[in-house]
Order: sequence, then structure tokens, then C-alpha cells
Amino acid sequence: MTENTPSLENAFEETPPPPQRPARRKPGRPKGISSDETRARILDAAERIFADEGYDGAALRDVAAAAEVQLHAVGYHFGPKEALFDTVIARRSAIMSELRMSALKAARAAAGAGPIPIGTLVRDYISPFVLSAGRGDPGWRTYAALMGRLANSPLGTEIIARHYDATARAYLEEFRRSLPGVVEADVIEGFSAMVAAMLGLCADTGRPERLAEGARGHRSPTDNLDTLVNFQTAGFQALLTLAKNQED
Amino acid sequence: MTENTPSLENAFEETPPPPQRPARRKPGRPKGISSDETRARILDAAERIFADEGYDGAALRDVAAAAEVQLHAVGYHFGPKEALFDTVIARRSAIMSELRMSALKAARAAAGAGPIPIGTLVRDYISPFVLSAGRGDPGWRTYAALMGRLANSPLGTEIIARHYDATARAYLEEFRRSLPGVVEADVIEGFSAMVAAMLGLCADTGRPERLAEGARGHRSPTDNLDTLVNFQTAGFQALLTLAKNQED
DNA sequence: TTTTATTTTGTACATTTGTACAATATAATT
DNA sequence: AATTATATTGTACAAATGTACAAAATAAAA
Repeated sequence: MTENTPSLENAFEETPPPPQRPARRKPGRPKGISSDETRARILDAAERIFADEGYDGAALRDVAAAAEVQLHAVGYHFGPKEALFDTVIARRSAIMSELRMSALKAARAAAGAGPIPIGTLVRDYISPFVLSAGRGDPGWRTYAALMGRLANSPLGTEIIARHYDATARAYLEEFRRSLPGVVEADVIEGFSAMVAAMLGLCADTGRPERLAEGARGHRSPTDNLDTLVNFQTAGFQALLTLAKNQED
Repeated sequence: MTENTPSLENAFEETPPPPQRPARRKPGRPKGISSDETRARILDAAERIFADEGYDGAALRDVAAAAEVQLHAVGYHFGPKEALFDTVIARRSAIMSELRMSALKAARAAAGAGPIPIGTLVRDYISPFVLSAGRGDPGWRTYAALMGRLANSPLGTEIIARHYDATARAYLEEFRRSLPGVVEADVIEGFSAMVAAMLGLCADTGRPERLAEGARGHRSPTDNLDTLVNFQTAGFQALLTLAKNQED
């Protein structure tokens, strides 16, 4: 902070890493790059930053910088912030819903006229998410963290309603059939518990590692999945048992 | 938008509700009010607004307005935003931890040398939170919503570590004892599932009501609690059963 | 080939937000 | 009674942020 330092600072001033400006390109429609590539880059960056900082904490400038795109390109492609957010969620929720619905369809076909086994319902709903989040793909991992973060917030609830309620309803109908005698509210509470546990598992907060006393070896996604499925299935079955006992 | 309207607008301009200024008071240390009262009012308002808007979404100005206090009073009493947030959490987490630890102590005494029943552990951990959130007190309800919101975020994880990990460790030690043969990672995964379900239940997002097909009657906090305890207890017991079967 | 549409750059702006400063009046202490 | 500490008001400010506008260059269409 003396009077001498400025000259030293100035010596480096010729190479100020362009504040956050992406590799300078010419304005106008670019030659090789398709619009879809740019859009995907923006969505990937937005997914990452929304997951890290939350909806309100995320700055569109940071998204643009991470996507190596000019700020206005974000608004141009996706409109206002909330629309970008919705698009980020929609991209993968569509895939997730498809996986779940086709699994449900197969389970329904296999069960014939009878109820689908509870364990099958639990596994079919949970596994697409847990396995996507657990496998290598960093995009899905980020998405899972984002969904976990969203879980109990008003905005999150609204978005989850838009993108996940249809599938949830389809599964709930089967859960009800597989849990005869269990009151509606309990079925839903069980389903909510299952979803909450699933999201918590995949959010990857680091708390489990912190709470573990001795350092343990690697834990595979399928280990996590199996434990979760067993745990939640037993929970549902307890509701069923209790309902049957209360009939008498 | 015509040229005539301004006069009409001006007609109302004499009563602009003081933008957001609280009932004007004289500067200086006030007569009747103690500093603790002011602090409590600020904490209540902050709790509410953090729960509604999230940490980043909450504006200290709104907190001050809701507490009917000048903006600077917030910083004066609690320092920077993050310190205020931490104080909001600390206030009730201290009570919560006390309730849980004394319940655990009683359970330990009742169990003598043997393991505490799993159902007891689950109920003792869950019920202080669920009942506090479910009873009339709006402050606890707000707090529960806030905790749910925090659950899977980085800041939330950090704060939860500071205020809840000690109690969690104490319970985990007993869970381990009551679940002999179950691998550490599974015990923790079960515990995490339990906590996630608990938070989700109390966050009061409105999703359960939305997913319920027919409109049903009122559901008491104890109904919710009983179902949750049964569900989670059965989950833990399934881990135990599985571990025993795998021994053979 | 001319014209229109698309996609990108660069800049600007009004608003919001966390933090800080100066002033003031009451309470507490000496 | 005088002085110091405390709690509050009112104002200010720099930084960050979402959105918008004008210009430009390429692609697509006529």
C-alpha cells in the first residue's frame, strides 16, 4: 500500500485476464456452430450454477461466462431467468418421466390383473434417478443435486408439480392398489418420504461422509440403491401390516 | 397513458403509504422497549422471510420492515447477513437438541445395558421436530419450513453441521448398537432417509394435498407422526433382517 | 442476387442489496 | 451531575443483477 507499488502493479496491467469475457468472437451468426449447441452449452452451465448457488444465488452473468457466451445470448435463447430455470429442469425431467412410465407399464403388464409388488414400485420409481445420479455423467449428478435443493422450496414445489406430478400420480394409483386398506393420506406420506430420501441420497451434501466414524471404502450407486429400496419397501409394507391389524 | 391522467394520479399523490418506513420513532435509545425485545422481533421476522424467500432471496430491508425496525438495526444487532441467519437457526436448534438429548438419556436409562429399541430411537429423534412444527406455534412451523428448505443446500449443510451434528452422532451411536451387523454406511443411509422424510413432512409444501385425489378431512400432527415413525422404524428393521440373513 | 430472419456482440440502465457512516436520544455508570 | 455506553434513526454508496437496445455478421429464403 506504499506509493511505490503502483508501478509494479502497472507492470502486470497489460495482461488483465479479460475480466470474464469469453474468447472474443465476431458478432453475428457464427459459421460452424449451430444454435442448438449454444443452447445446450447454456443449459449445462445454468444447471451447474443453479445447483451450486440456488435459484436466487445464481447470476445470469456467471451462467453466460461459464457457457462462454455473451450475457444477452442467455436471454435471447431462453427469455427471463425463471424460464431458463424451467427449461433446465424440463430437459432431464422429460427423460426421467419416460424411464419411470415405461418401467411402470412393464410392471403393470407383468402383474396382470393383480397388484404390482410394492418392492417393484419402489425400485421402478427410485432407480432411474439414483442410477442416473450415481453413474459417471456429471450432468445428471448436477441435476440430482439441483433437484434435492429444490425439494422443499416454493419455486421448487411449483416446478416439480409441472414436471413430475403426472408420473407421481400414476405411481400413486398403483401404490394404492398394492396397499389395500391403507388410508390415502398414509400412502401419500409414504410416497413423500420415499421421494425425500431419494433426493437426499443423491444431493451429495457430504453429510453422510462426515457422520461416518471410521473412514470406509468406496460405496457404489447400486449399494446405495439396494439399501434405499429395501428400507422404503419395508416402510410401505409396515403401513399395510398396520392397516390389516387395525381391521380386526 | 394519455396526457390527462397525471392530474388524476397527482390527486392521490398526497397519500403515498410511507414507502416501507416503520412507524416513525425518535432516534436514540428508546424508553420502554428492551434490546432483547427488538432482537426477538428481528429474529422472528428474519425466520419468516428466510423461510419464504430462501437465504439469497431474503432482503435485509424486508426483514427490517417486517420487524418494524430501521435497516441498520439489523446489522447493529446481528452483524452481517450470514450471522443473522446462523442466529435464527441457533435459537431453536438449541431447544431441539436439548429435547432430543434428554429423550435419548431417558431411553438409555430405560434400556439398561441392552440396545434401545429402534422404534424408540426413531420416535425420540423425530417427534420433537414433528410435534413442534405441527402444533399451533407459527414460529416453529416457520422454522420447520426453513429447515426443510435448507436441507440439501451447501450453506444449509454447513449450518446443520454446526448445530445438529453432535446430536446426530449421539443417536447414530445408539442406532449402531441397535442394528448389530448392519454396515456403517447403511445405518447412516437409513438415518439420512429418516431425517429427509421428517423435514419433507414438516416443510408443508402443499404437495401431499395436491397429490391426494379425493379431498379428505383434517390430519392431525400425531397421525403424521405415527405413520412416519412406523414407516421409518420398519425401514431400519429391514436393514437388520437383511444383515442377519446375509450372515448365513 | 436481393431480402429477410437468425444469432451473436457490446453497451447501458434502473433496481435491488449488503454494508457503512454520522447524528441523536435514552440508559447506565461513576 | 457528568460522562460513557447503548440503541436507534436517517442517509449514502458501491457492487451486483435482470432486462433491454442498437449494431453486426452470417444463414436462409425469395
